[in-house]
Amino acid sequence: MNIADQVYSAADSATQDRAQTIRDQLRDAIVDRRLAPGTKLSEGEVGTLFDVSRTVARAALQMLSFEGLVRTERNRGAFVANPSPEEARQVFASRRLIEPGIAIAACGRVAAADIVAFKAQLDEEGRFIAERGPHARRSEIKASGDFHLLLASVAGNAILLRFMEELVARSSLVIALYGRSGASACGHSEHTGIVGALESRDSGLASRLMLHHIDHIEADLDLRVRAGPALREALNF
Amino acid sequence: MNIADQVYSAADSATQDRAQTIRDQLRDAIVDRRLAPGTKLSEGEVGTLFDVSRTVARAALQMLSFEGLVRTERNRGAFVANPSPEEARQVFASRRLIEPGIAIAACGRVAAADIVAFKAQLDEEGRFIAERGPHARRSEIKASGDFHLLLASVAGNAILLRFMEELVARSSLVIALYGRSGASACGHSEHTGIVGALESRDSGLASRLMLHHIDHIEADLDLRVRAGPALREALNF
DNA sequence: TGCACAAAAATCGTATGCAATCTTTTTTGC
DNA sequence: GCAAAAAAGATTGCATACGATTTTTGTGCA
Repeated sequence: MNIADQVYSAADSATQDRAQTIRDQLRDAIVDRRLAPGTKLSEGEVGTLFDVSRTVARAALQMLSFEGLVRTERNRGAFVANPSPEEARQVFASRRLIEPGIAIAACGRVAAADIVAFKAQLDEEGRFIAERGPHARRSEIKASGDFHLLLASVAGNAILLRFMEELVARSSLVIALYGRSGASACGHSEHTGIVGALESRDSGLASRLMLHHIDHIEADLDLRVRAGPALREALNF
Repeated sequence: MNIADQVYSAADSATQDRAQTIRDQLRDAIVDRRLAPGTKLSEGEVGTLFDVSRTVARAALQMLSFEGLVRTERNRGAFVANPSPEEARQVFASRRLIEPGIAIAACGRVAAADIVAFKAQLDEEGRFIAERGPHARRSEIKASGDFHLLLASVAGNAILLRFMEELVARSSLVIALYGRSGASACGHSEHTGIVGALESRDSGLASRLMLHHIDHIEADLDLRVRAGPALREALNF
């Protein structure tokens, strides 16, 4: 499913699989917005749901906590993260810093097979944009994130890829929370432009396009603090 | 102790403390080279050493595994990471990408109190350089890392600070493994220069100095594959 | 002596139990 | 009737137990 999984698989298929699997499923659910921010993820519930003991469920939740997708409070439990506007800004500031460099690195390493993968990815995005409904919208956000992960995997730096995995996941949460949902179609054409720059190995152009792309995504957010979510959070919802 | 701890404390003092504490102690030991790369960290041993059950020890090891300081193999256990030359290159490539940006961000936010903290940090570094012996050398590597973490905390982005924590820790491992140990004194003068740029809020200069600084650190490494370590690793030492 | 195979020890993966903590409900006093 | 206290319930933190897997040790045979 996830682009990054393919790259990682060789490295950590040897680690304990069950918690990993649960983490991946929960992450997908969070990123897809099937689990709303603030939702309680009790160890027991997760355990029974995936048919494992609390020990394994707990390990999965701990992993998600490291990635910033879940917030854990001592003696209270784990909750789907509810990023504040400030956190959202930090996520995008991080991406602005990292992704143009990733685009440059990818230009230097992109192969013909990668271009094919990018084209397939673009087609996938196009499919969901054409469709309507909340499910298509979710898939669209996910596909858009996968594009950035594909780029990071082409760049060939496993550490940066992991950072990007986290940033993309958190971005999806932020977009789901604060997105005005207007300019998502825009993103697709910008992705196309970046692939074009990659194809012609114009690293300067790729870098610039990426920076603008991130700016556009962030510009589509409405990061003004709203009373609604704050109240909801205060009421422990 | 750690600069970053102060920044973090507000955020994650609520999480389970015991595993966190053990993780910090183990991380310090790894970064200080008191635990050599490849050393086995058995759950039971760590547990008895810190007087906790295997459950807690395991959680601490899992955290270190996420940070890349420990490598875990299923049904075999956890080992202090033994970064390959390729991993070392990726660590420094990541730093080259991130840290100049952090320097720029720090320039825009640095306050008078921060400058005081930087000066104190520089003094600390100077002390260890003057001293001799392996202990002073370890402290020197650690102090040098703390400088970069202080800069990241001034930059005011919690996500980037966490990334830098990981990169600095892994860098320390890499330097301990591959460092030619010639140019460490150099680093100090470069740090001084960066603080100067910060003081005059010259973000362009700070960024350039940082980039050169990282290049110099990496240039001091001998990343040629050696038979020695490979053999040692093969022998599971 | 050297090698193959089996038994033993050590270690990990996971489930479960108990105490501590937090939340909710009930009870009690005003 | 309402507020505060107390008890009940739920959930987490941690320790421990047991089966599974790996590593080591020991023994028999060539």
